[in-house]
Amino acid sequence: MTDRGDVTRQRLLAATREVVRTSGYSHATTRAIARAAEVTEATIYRHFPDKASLFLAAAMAQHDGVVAELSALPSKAGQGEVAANLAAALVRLAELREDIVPLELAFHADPELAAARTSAVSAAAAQGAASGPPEFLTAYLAAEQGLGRVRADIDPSLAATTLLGLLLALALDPTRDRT
Amino acid sequence: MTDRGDVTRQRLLAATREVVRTSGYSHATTRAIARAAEVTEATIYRHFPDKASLFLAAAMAQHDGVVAELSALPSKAGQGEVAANLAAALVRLAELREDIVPLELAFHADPELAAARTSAVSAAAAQGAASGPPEFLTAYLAAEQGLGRVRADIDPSLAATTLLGLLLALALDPTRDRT
Amino acid sequence: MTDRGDVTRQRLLAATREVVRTSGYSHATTRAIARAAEVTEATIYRHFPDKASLFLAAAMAQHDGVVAELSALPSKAGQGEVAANLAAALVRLAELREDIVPLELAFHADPELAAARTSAVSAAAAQGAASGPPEFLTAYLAAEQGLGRVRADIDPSLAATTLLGLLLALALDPTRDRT
Amino acid sequence: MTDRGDVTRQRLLAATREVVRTSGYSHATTRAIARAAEVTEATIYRHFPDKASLFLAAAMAQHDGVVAELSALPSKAGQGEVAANLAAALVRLAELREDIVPLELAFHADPELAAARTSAVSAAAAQGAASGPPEFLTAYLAAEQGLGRVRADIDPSLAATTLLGLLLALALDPTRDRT
DNA sequence: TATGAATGAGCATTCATTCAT
DNA sequence: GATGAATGAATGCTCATTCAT
Repeated sequence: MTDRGDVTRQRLLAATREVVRTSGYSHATTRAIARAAEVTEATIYRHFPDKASLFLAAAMAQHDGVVAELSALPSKAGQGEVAANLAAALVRLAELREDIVPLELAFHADPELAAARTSAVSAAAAQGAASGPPEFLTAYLAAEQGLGRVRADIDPSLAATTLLGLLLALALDPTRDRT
Repeated sequence: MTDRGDVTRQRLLAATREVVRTSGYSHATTRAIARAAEVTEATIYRHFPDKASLFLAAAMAQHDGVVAELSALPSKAGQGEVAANLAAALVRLAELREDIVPLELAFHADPELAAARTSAVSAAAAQGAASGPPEFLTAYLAAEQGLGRVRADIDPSLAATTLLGLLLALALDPTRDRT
Repeated sequence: MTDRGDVTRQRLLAATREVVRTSGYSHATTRAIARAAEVTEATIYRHFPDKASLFLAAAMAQHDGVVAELSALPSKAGQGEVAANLAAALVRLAELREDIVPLELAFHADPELAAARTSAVSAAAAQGAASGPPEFLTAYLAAEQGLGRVRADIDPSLAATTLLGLLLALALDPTRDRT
Repeated sequence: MTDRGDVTRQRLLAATREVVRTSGYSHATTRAIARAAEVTEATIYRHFPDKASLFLAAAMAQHDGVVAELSALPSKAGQGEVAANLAAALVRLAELREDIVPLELAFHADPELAAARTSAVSAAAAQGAASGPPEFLTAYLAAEQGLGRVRADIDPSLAATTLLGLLLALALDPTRDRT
């Protein structure tokens, strides 16, 4: 991959996120994405074998960004206040969610995408860790619990899922939809 | 509407739910829905002006079922145990969700559907009620709070959203995806 | 199949033959065929599941025409002169060949077409006869041989193939190509 | 032409023949040919101005091989037995045909190729010889006829065409197709 | 000499929708 | 009330070809 090729690839990933976010998955055609990236459709297929792979790569890139943001969280256990740490993480997550959720939903609207992700995820899981927001949040809560700063009768994993679910519910609330 | 026409209409609604649930929104074409309902595509347009209206009607019908289930909840305040009442409601909701979520997501994948719903919802709101799960849950929690059976420092609306968000998070968890 | 539908189907078959004959298989796109039949491309797919099926049907129809011409040949054994009978049959065949050969070659240029034909032919063969020019010619020669009007030391099948091969060689001769 | 360039050119010609023979003309794309030759598509255009020229060159090379095999035939007149000489030539030709026929048919499937050949052939004819199998076979038969070893009432040219047509008919027989 | 990147035009196929019957 | 036929516009993807490096 030359420099030029790499730039184009990044542009395609960004264009995919942008089109899905602003127009919805049903309008996220290869045509629209190519136009947003200011390349021709054929260029997409020089960088990705098919549309599912493009979406998968775009979702992965997003995921990596979130992971980078959250991976520091568990090490903050014992510092500052628990509520403030959680709030900061969730606010940051909420900001990122605006980009993530539409892409995330695309995988639920299209079985082809879901299948591509499933096989990619299981391939990654076979090789190593593959941790996401729930895991980091769970780890942080468990660490704080060990320090006595979080109630002992709480299940860290369930609490993490609940917090993330709240975020999701807010993101999907149709009354605040901006089409 | 004659009997026959009404039956066909119900079959189309059921077929829409079924196709979306089993194949995802991207595969929920008019052709697939017509086939599932064992009619021709043209028949869809005798009952609904366009595809968005069909989906809207299917979602509304689902919604009505859920509302019927939940509308009794607020009146149960003071009876039995709070935790048991909530658990029963959420379990029932979780069962219905399996049918609802895919259809719900369709509205997030397609701006045309979202627009149709927005205008339908605002039209209904102008006329009167139009309450959904969050409202019933909030009403129930507020009632129990009034009876002193729920902690006073809880925001009933936020608590309701959190509970429903947890349900959503579980429904969307990709690790439990069955394609 | 209504009348109108049947007419369209015949028009598509004729258009397929025409386009292949005049423009070659590489230019015989669904676009070109639809245009020649004065319908839209989508109409093709209302009548045939895919392009290969359209070509198969077009070839079959041609084949049936040839068979109709030749099936009478074996019963002419003993009448008129052998050479005249053969000449008449071959001349008639040569005329038809102009339409058949280009379509025939399409099956050799495209493995998908070849596969479709192979399975169709084997399905037909399983059900009944499915005889073509070589068989009729062989039958005629064998009958004349039985009457002593054709030399006994000739293999009718090989002779039939030779005659048809001559026709093919003339049809494919590049020096008489008219693009 | 350096050594390296010449090797690449030969590889491209061989790859063209191979791809056409094994996958059919419709699959003989520049991409497939480049892959088979283990070069990139752009390399094709360093050696040939366009795809038609590549195919033309591949066909010519084949043709030259056949000519080399057959050019000795006329000089064998009077030696050995006529039937044996013909049989040997035809058997050899049949072996080569397996490579030639698919390429030959490509010219009939694509008017662009046919046009390129027509102009190349007429250019060659203007300069001098350009003889093929039919001519050599005709010359041989005529020579044997002159020696009294072939019946006088036979038209050597027609006989040659017939023999070659038989070969063609056998090569194209769909019942012996191996896709 | 050869390549990786890019492209414009085109491909087979499918979409939601309309209309005569 | 329902259908079979038809369509215009799009969809994901591939083609032969060009060009900077």
